[in-house]
Amino acid sequence: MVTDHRKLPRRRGEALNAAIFQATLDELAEAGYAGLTMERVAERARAGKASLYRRWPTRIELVMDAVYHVLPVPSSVPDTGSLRTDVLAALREAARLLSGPAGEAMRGLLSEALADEARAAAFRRRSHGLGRSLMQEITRRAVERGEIDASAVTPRRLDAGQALLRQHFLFAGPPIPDELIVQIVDEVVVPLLTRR
Amino acid sequence: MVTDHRKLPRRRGEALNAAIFQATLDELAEAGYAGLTMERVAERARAGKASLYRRWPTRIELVMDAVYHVLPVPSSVPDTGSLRTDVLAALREAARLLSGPAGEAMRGLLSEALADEARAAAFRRRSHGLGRSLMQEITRRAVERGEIDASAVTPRRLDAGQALLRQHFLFAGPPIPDELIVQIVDEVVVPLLTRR
Amino acid sequence: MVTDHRKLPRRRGEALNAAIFQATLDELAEAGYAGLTMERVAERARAGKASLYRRWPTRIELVMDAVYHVLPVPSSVPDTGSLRTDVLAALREAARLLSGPAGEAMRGLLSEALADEARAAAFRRRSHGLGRSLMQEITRRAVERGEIDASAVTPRRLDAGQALLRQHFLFAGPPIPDELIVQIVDEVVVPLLTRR
Amino acid sequence: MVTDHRKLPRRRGEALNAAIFQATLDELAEAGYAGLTMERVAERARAGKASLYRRWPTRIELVMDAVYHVLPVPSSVPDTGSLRTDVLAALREAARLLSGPAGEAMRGLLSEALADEARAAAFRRRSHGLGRSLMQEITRRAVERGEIDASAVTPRRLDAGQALLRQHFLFAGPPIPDELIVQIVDEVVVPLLTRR
DNA sequence: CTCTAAACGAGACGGTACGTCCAGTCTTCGG
DNA sequence: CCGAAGACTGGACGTACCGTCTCGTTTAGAG
Repeated sequence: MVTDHRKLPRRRGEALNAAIFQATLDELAEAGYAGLTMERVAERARAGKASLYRRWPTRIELVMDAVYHVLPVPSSVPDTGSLRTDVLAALREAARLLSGPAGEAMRGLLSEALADEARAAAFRRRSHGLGRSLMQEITRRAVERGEIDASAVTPRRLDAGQALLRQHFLFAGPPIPDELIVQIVDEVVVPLLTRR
Repeated sequence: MVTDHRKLPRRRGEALNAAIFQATLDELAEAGYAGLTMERVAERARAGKASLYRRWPTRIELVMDAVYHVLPVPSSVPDTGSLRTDVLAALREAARLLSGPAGEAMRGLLSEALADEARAAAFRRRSHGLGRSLMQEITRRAVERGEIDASAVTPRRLDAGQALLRQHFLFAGPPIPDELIVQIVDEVVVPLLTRR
Repeated sequence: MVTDHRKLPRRRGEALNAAIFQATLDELAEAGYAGLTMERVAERARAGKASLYRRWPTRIELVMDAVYHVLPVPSSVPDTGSLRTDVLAALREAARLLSGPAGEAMRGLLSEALADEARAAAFRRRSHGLGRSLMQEITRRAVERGEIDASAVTPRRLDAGQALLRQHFLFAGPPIPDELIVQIVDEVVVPLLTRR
Repeated sequence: MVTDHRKLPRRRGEALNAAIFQATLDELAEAGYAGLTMERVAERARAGKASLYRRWPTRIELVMDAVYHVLPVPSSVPDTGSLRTDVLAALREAARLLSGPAGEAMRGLLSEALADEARAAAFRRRSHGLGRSLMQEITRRAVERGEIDASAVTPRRLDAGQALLRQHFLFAGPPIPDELIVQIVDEVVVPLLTRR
């Protein structure tokens, strides 16, 4: 960090938020979720601990906000003209996200986010719901194009690709080989949906 | 102090191991993996902390051993005569295991076990490999019976059921509804393998 | 929010001063000097902290002002016609003051007021000088009446009664038994001054 | 306690105690009682905070023990052959003690030690009782020598010298001029006791 | 009576210290 | 003489205050 905040006017509101988010992501990258402490985040952001706790009662909230602040939900659904390439693009984007701070955060949050239902819901909404709605849109288009039959689309089948991708990431860590993604698409996702 | 009024004789070796394992599982159930500390496990087992560290350098090892001690790998592969019921039985057994201490442990270990590769490998072997080899045996028999074609069997397809089951457990927690398992089998696993 | 629903009008100047003094004395009574904080005084007085600091740079000043605002120096010197009863009245009044907020304040200020000489002087002037000048007036009258000899009056002797009273209060706390005051007067103060 | 460096195991506790006491006295000298913190004492002694709190629940206890550890009650009562010189010696010794860490500690403890009666009693025993018993021994000898009359000795008169000395120290701080001590002895203590 | 500058309440800010809990190491002593 | 018990250093926890500051709002007093 370059600037010395003692000389500068005190940061408030969004400016302070941004500094804390950056410090959180830096710590996440250096120490991992398990090694991330409020103390060090505060020190790194040159902020008081109270300023952190005033905004986020636990590191769970802090990390979730920090990750999704710099990595907002990518709203653009790939539209390449065929089911296979759409799914391939979607899973590659998911793999890219997992390889960054969002992945490290997700892994750590799994063991803490389920403590109360409100947190768990927020966690699922951000990490999980994304993939589902993406696949819904992709398959909707494929049905429209006549590529697949609507009856082949079920919730479990929409989740299968994400589940395989995440299982690999969670148990083997990054990076995720592209060959794996291709296999998931060609051996699992496409066959499941194109079955007559 | 002159006399030691402790009722129990000092435990050593396996007797102490067993007490520590039990304390570990109790703490896992009460506080979860994130809330489990060596300190409390030692206190609960009426043991010194050094006795824990001498045996297990980290809580990762301790928890893995404790879980594996009471929940040894079920070596019996279901053999019901049909692919569908075999897979159903296997996933139901996996779901049962996840709903107990092994599930809580797995969730927590995800964020710590990847730190060094030796640990990660041991972790994968116990938690992950299990499902894979089970499915290999089940599909081998189905091929023998002529129920499915050998060419339909690929690593990704063998993993798909486990991945969907675990994704649900990790993000939603226990209990795992049996309806979900049936859907996974009938909409994903069986179609993938019986496709001609 | 658009409207301000506070019932009370904003206080300024003396009205605010008075409210702060009252809050200070209340906190002094509840938490003692050691437990008194600017934060709580401000909250209790429904004032901003800056309003306190604008007037009193430290809690030392605040407490001294608050105490002597409600307990102004009693200017009336007892005049009962005899040395013994004059001194008795003076010490009883001193004991009464010590048993209230002034006593609690004095006890706490001892450990902080000496930091810089200006504060120390102000502190001595208000807490200490009082007794001395009272005794000077009392003995002056006794000399005039021919009750005692002027040569018997020395600074140490004038202080002896106050010193014994305060030593008891500081080390034993309130209340101060009246019997003690009588003993101080009859066994120490009067004998010292009436010695021929 | 006399330690034997050859065989007796120098308990980790006692060596640590000594280091903590020294750090406490250093902090007392540098920052004063009001500026003394458990945090800094621990850091200075290279000890963990828990090691401090395990022994002394509050800084009151810590400071009292530390001061008492290096400044044990001087058991030798001055015996110079005359009341005046005995008292002079006793008050000079008291003044010497007050000018060191014991004085700084006493000043600070006044505002906190009275919180509960057990602490207050311990505080009085150590700081206050000392002077009283010394004076009792001195006057007992003077009575034996026929220098003074036993009927002249009362608790208040025994306390008068200490009270004047302490009042000066508490309100004016160190150093205590020797001239003051001489005045206290010649104008107050001796006249009070030698009165016929 | 209006306008403006000061005073005000509220509370966020960067910090320090609190007293507690736990990690991982090291010492003591009992079996 | 090994190993159980637990004291040790160190560090993070989440909270309370410190003294400073910014933000709007009120209010007194000058024009």
